[in-house]
Amino acid sequence: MILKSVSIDCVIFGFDGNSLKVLLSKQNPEAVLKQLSEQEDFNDIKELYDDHPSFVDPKVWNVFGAHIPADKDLDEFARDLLYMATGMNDVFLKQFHCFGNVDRVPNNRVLTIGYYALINPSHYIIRKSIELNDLKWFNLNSLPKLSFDHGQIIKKALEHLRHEVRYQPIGFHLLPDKFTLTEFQTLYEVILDKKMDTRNFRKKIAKMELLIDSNQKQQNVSHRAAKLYQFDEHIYHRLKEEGLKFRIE
Amino acid sequence: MILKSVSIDCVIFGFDGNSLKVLLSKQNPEAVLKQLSEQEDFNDIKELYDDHPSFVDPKVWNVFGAHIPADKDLDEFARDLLYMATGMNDVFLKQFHCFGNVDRVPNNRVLTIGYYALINPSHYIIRKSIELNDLKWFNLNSLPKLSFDHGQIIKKALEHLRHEVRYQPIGFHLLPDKFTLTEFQTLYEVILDKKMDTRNFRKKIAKMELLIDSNQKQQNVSHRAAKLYQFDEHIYHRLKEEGLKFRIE
DNA sequence: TCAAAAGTGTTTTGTCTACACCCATGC
DNA sequence: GCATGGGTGTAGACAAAACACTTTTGA
Repeated sequence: MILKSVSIDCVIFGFDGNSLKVLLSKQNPEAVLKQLSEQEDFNDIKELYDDHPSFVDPKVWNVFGAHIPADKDLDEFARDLLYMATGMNDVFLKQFHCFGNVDRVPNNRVLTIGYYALINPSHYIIRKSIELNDLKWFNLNSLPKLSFDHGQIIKKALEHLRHEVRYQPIGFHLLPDKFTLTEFQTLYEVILDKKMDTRNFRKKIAKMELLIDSNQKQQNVSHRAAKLYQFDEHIYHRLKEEGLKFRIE
Repeated sequence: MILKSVSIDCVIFGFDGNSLKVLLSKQNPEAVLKQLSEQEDFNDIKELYDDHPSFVDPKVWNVFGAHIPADKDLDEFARDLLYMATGMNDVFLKQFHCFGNVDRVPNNRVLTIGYYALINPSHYIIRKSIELNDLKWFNLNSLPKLSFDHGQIIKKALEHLRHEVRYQPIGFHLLPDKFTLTEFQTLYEVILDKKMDTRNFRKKIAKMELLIDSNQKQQNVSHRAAKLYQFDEHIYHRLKEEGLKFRIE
């Protein structure tokens, strides 16, 4: 049993070192319908898919989403979705907004609860399941044709990310375990869309005492190798209790 | 037609000059059922009310909430709810979180989308409708017995308010049209639960150039009368375009 | 004239900004 | 030895924090 009038959409952000991307999918209508037809309430729910843009127009891409099973907690199901899409657990995932205009889905009344996830693409395992025809990272300034209000959902997710990243140290989730300060700065420059001063940025980070020096350096780079740092959850939690003043802007 | 599996709950905050309060209601089961029975899908929806705590236990209070009609936009219906509760339009209203654990409502799967509203109790007109047995402001540190997860909903609304109020000039919505700087400061002290220095606070506010001097003073106070200020939406919007740097903490 | 709250300035401390050069490494 | 990005310090401007007394008003 699923809830016909509520779905979850999960905007998956990734950072490849240069730009912020979003992971989108194309569904395979036959496979989706086949899978759904195994459910007892198939007759009830199939109408939800009749007019689905991505079943009608093969050019249309989607944010990962699905209707919520009646027996799944919201956050739990968002995690399941994310696992289906990326094969990853332990991902930063955050609910950001519920979209509920009457006309957001033609012919059906469906609210959708938006989550965004931050993942590091290098951890990411392609899990192109049978229900998906395609799965691809898109640059945020060159998005393809999208289903329903998925464009708005992505836009709003990005706004939330932009806000959140300034006050909470969540940017780390987009980076590899070990990263250089330049990568870290580039990430912030990309998300906040502004250039920052290297010296000032580093001073700020240093003062927070949020990173640990891994005592390693980059390998195989044709220039001076940069130190690799790690973000440590323990340090973060300790600082949080002491009233962490994290702010980058 | 209503959506059986989704409701809205609207946490209404008010400030009386001394403390932050929340407006709660007690429902009148007979009147609610009578009103519902006029709807075509009554048989479908009455089960939603069978075990409602406030129908079973007369001591239980509620955040204002209702199931969403199929033909109402989410934000629009949140406004309707607020109007039903307070008789006010033009109220600051913000969606903050969707609560969706399986067990949040016993025997039914109901998600609820949380909104919070900021109102100035002096504008507030009691509209104790027939469906309500009682309607009352409660102090946040002495809440009564509440339905379902309404305690958590209020707590989370308060967290969001606390965050929001620091970066956006929304505190004004809790004050009368004309207010003194002391009232303004007290409001922030109450919401953020910390004492602030009067001189520094006033300097900060003055620098923002967000308030206009109404050229009026308090009347009938047994001490030096304070100047009354106004918050002006126009100024706010102009400053916002210029990149308003509002921060109080 | 007293009580009660309004209103105001200065100093110190810390944070933010702007800015330019040397360092290490691979080719 | 050169190209490439890594890494560092200082001075000036600005904002935040700490702190105490005078003013106005009504009773």
